[in-house]
Amino acid sequence: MYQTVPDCWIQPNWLARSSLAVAPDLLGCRLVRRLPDGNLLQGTIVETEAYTHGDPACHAYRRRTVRNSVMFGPAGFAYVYLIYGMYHCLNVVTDLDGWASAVLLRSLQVDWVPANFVTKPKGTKLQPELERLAAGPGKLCQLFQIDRQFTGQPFHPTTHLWLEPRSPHFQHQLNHGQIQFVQTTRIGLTRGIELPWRWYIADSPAVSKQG
DNA sequence: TGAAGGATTTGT
DNA sequence: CAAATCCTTCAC
Repeated sequence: MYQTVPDCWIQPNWLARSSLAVAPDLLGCRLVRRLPDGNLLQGTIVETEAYTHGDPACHAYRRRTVRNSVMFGPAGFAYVYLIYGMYHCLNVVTDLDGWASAVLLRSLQVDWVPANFVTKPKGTKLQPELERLAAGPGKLCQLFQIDRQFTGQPFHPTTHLWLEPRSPHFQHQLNHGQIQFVQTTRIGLTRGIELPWRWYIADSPAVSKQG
């Protein structure tokens, strides 16, 4: 794909809005990762969740701590946490400086991976596997090799992790009703379960469970 | 200093 | 439905 530098990437000011607005707006955008070996990995964002100030499910709900402090800062930075001692989850910090909020990237649709990147059993097709490769926040970080070291890093080509806007084709299809978004409740929570702050692209095979 | 629990995933 | 697994937070 890219041999050099991308033309365009999402800037902090675009993310400096309510996470409830940014979460659906990120659907259709692309997450791009330059791996340590130079390979480029990218996927279309198909599922997001918003977390914000006053939200009992938000990691920043109680107080500012060492772990959640990046969420209190300005938009455009990554917040990555370890969940259940074994998986990482990637968030995009949103909203204004001082207002703790973020968008969890739950699932990507990956269309392509570097050759020999995925070990697949003999006789199976790569395509169906690809669709589920980043279907879930833990799997997404596993595939993209993202861990807590990215916390506090800006989404920018120089950090080897960045966001790109929707393609004109995607926006056109969305405008014409050929792509639809679903808004519903978030997954896996014990608090704030009633808040409809999860969005996903209807009929996307890459959406995590319950899609 | 210790214990409880979690924005997950996978397999039984 | 339960296990894997470890970091964070809060209570004592």
